[in-house]
Amino acid sequence: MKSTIEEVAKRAGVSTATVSRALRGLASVTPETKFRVEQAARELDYVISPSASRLASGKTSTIGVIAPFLDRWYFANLISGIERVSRSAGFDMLVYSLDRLDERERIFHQKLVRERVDALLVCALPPSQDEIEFLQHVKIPVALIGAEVEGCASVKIDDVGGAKAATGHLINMGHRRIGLIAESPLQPMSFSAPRDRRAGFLAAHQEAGLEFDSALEAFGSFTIESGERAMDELLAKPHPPTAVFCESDEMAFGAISAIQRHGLRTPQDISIVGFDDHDLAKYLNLTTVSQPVQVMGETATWIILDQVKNARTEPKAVVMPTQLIVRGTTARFEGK
Amino acid sequence: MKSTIEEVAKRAGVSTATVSRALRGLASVTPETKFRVEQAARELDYVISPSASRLASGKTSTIGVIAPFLDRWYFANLISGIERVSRSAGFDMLVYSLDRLDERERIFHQKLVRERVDALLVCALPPSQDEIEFLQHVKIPVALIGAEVEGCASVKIDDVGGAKAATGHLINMGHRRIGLIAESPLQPMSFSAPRDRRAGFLAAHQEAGLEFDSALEAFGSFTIESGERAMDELLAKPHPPTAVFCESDEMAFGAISAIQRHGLRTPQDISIVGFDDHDLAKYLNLTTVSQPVQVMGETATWIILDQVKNARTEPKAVVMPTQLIVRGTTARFEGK
DNA sequence: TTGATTTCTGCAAGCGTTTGCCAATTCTTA
DNA sequence: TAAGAATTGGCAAACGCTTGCAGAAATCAA
Repeated sequence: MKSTIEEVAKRAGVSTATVSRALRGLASVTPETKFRVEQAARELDYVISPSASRLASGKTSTIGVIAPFLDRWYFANLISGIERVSRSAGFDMLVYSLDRLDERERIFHQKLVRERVDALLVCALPPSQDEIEFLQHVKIPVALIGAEVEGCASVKIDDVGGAKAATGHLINMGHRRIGLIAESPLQPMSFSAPRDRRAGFLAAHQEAGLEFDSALEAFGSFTIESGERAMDELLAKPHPPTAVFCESDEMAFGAISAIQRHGLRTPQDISIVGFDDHDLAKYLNLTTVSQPVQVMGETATWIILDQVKNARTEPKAVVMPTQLIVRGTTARFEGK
Repeated sequence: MKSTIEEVAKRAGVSTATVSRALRGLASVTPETKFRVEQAARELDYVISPSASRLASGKTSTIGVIAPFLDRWYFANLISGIERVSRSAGFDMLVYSLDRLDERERIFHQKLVRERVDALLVCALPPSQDEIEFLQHVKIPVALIGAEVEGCASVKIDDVGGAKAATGHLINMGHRRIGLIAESPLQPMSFSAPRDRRAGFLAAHQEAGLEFDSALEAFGSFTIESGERAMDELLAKPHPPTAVFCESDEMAFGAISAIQRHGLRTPQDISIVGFDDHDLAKYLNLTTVSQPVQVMGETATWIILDQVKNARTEPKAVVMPTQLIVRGTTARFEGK
């Protein structure tokens, strides 16, 4: 039932070495021989044993993906993109989710990654300097998505620019008291996006000669619920904002929900802009900043695969474009 | 740098066989010996080579997941649940996405799955009889999620019951002309949910002594866009429905969007009920039928893992509960 | 025609574990 | 105290492939 390379060799009348080479399309095998081998393999319904091949070659043809959540829109899209290209390149994709920090140590240092993958894609979690060094030490190339670290391949967007554009849009619409729903600074496993988006928000103010009233900042954790609570806070202020920039669409959804609950309307009473262009943003008519998430996953995979193949290519750091998408949750400020 | 079992054995002053047994916690190793081995392993920063171990043992400690999409809410949640328990059981999770049918053949029959995984979790894609047989033939246990097939482990919900409850709710609210947004029967890779949900919809009518006007059925493909188009169709009918049951929340979102675009309101003009309890359903105030997606993923994984370990346990077919969640998109029909 | 290349193929030594079988040791029991 | 039972641990044969090396065959140049 389960045939080995040896049986194929016997049937094709060649050695196992030749079978191995023929089946992998290596040069130095006569087309004729190759054909015989392929036929024998077909007849025996032969399928190579990856374990044996991995053991012998030291290559796993597997790419590992690490993400903090698997069920959130952003990560699911990333993974979808990664899977598409790794499959097309004949690589398997192993996925690990990292919620708690102790798991993190476990995955990086211990068995999980070592000897299991040829390359690692780390999503939205900048590894520490230690971790990077460790990975270089064990010679497994890493690419970061949504983060950037010296000496590491990475794919990210211009978060600062995106946030600046979004905030600028609000300012252009006449808003002066603009709120910010940002990731809680208490978040332990911080990645750069929140920091950068906040910086962009501030930069837009500065450029417009506006002072940001820090009372207008509320914190969430990139979820709908937290966005809703943050908006509640903002609405409870004595002098609430006329527009709010949310660091993610999910938080924006929550914010809109809170606004409605308070009997107010978007955008007539408060304008909202999000960030991400979540699948549903369009249907909720949310003004937001879009980023090509799936393409980022694909790109990162190409890059890392290239590094796996051509050992010594310089790690690229690519920055993908974002685009402000003006929809229905932002309006000109008509008040005084 | 990279140490082998042999070095550990030497350092601990035992044979490799003992190291292997000690590290895996097999009986027949003195606590004392075990301790020495563990210490040696620690000192050498030893990590086992999965390829070697797989080759020798014939077990991969890996579970394969096959899903048609990775970026949709349902599958992302399933995967999240699957990953959680497989990781906790020390299994790796390999994910494959299947868009086109030719890929499917490739994955089932060819190299992809064979020799790579100890078990397979197939999401929302009932394998054909051939495929099932093939998998039994190569002795890899399969569990289906969201589908059910004779002789195969499976985890699903009572789609018929859920749809019946949802439709019943509409009927109880006085609706008589109820529309249905269903999966297109042209869909090639059909799974049972659409069929069952449609059956439940019909059953509710029957039970209430209502005749379903087939003109009120429109088709989509479980996406927002398609739901929107389907609703457009329904609204264009000479005598449109006063309420609509959508086979998925995504289609319901699209439907609501279409309704709004037509200048109508939900639920005042048309009631909508969805199915799934998507993350955003709550925030869109959508009446829907909830299913425990992550838990289904977890459960299926436990089941399949159990089968991997205790070779001959009967494949279980479990049906999980659904729950009608009445929110704001359904209202009593006040017209005549 | 012949020696030098080049191309194709086979040999066999790994790759790093696991595990069946057996020997040695320790523990029981009478 | 001796014999049998139960524990521990080692030997060495797999597991199924890849690949460096070298020999054989084919091609080429002169």
